[in-house]
Amino acid sequence: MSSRVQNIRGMRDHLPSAMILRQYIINTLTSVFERYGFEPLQTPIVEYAETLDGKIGDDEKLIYRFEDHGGRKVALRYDQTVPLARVVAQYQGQLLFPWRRYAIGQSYRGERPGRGRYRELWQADIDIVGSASPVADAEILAVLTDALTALGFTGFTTLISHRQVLGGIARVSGLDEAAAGNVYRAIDKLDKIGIDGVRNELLQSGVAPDAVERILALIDLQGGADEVLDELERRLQGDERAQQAIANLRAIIGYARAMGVPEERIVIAPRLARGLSYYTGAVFESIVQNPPMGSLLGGGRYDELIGMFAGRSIPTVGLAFGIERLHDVMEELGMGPASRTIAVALVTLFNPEMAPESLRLAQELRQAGLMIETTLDPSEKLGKQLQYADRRGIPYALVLGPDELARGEVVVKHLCSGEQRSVARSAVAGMLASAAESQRAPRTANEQGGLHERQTS
RNA sequence: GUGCCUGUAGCUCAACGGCAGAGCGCCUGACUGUGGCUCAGGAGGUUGUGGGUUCGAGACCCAUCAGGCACCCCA
Repeated sequence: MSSRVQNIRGMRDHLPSAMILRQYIINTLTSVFERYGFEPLQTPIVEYAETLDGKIGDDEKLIYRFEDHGGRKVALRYDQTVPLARVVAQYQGQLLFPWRRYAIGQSYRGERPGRGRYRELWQADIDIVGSASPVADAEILAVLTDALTALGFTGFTTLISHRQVLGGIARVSGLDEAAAGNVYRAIDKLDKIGIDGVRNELLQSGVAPDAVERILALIDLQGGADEVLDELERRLQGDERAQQAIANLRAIIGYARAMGVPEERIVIAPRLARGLSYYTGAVFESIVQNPPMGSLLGGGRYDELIGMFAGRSIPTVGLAFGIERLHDVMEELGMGPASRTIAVALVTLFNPEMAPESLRLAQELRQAGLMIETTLDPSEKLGKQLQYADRRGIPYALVLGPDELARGEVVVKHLCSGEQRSVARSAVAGMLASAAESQRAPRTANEQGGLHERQTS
């Protein structure tokens, strides 16, 4: 047993350079959510185990459970959807429906950690509670499209399906409800293992060969959204629930188009199963091909979950952005803010005599709204101070020596290029403000390579 | 939870069962108002941890912890 200091497996520490990216992600998502009128909600990380039980399906064994000091059985939340359902039930009288809320926080899953999988994971949830309208589903699609675009993603795809399309596929293939679970899991892997892989898995799980071929033909439909829906409608004829689901998807996509969701972002994917058992209607998830990272977000309509707490059915649609995956992908692609530090400039201390004047300069700039760091040791050599600023990635260093003070100027040195100018002290703040602006401009997925590299030559 | 692979300096990695090393990074100086380049010097290790085999273990065996990949599943 090691006594080394160590964080818990599958739970990450985020040092400042990573946190700058995470906060950028969270701030960007928040501003998009609020643009649609979503309101913030925060709930505890710990819930009564009973609240979580029986809501999410097979993955229940992944819930972290323990007893509190009074012997009560409690659990760490597995997602932010079940707590939302609890809140809606508990405060029904105070809430006005439809209610749009967002929640950004961590959940816990006792999985084996791997790429894109952690035991502590942050998610940004949005849900529209109390509306069965396809406009609500469409709005969720519009928000996720805006949000991923605002973060700088340019090549994502949102897969859309419906629980009753999947159910229809199972029913017209002659499968009973018990066998269907295995079938859903197998066909959900289509992108990963290919059509032959799915065929093998279905055959191995005991599905009749002719049923397998019917299923494969349905889940492998290619083409635009309308085209695929037409084909599904034809092939699932006679299954009333599937027909209603297809009509529902047509309505959702129609409204989403009206809200400006681009055609090429949307793919009707009958194979999409999604793990959580509480979904009842449309389901969706967004993926990027490069780098491979599973889904960046996932969600759907769950009209009955809240009813398990509230005693009456309250139709709801929502989704969760996976902050961990957004973070990892954006990190890999060099997306997000170009700057990896907070400070825009280091105010150097020229020598012990000049230090108070430099500290006054720093305060002037802070009061102008700039993020300014100063050297702490007044006797440190100027060279060391510049080296510190450069290594921290602080874009500018300011030098205020006796000569500058006499002229009422400050030397502003740009560390990447090495260029420096002596400028009027009153002009420094304006100069740094515009520099800070461009430093914070985010890079998109397309711009990777080039912009990000520090110019060291 | 299952299987496979990997843990050596801050980082990337060497070292046949036989004296623990290199590159990069770091520190000091050459450089008394300016970082990066160059040169000279220097520091830095309980080889993840615990046990075992052996005259001798970084290497072999067992356990354990951590990381990666594939399952399972998911954000």
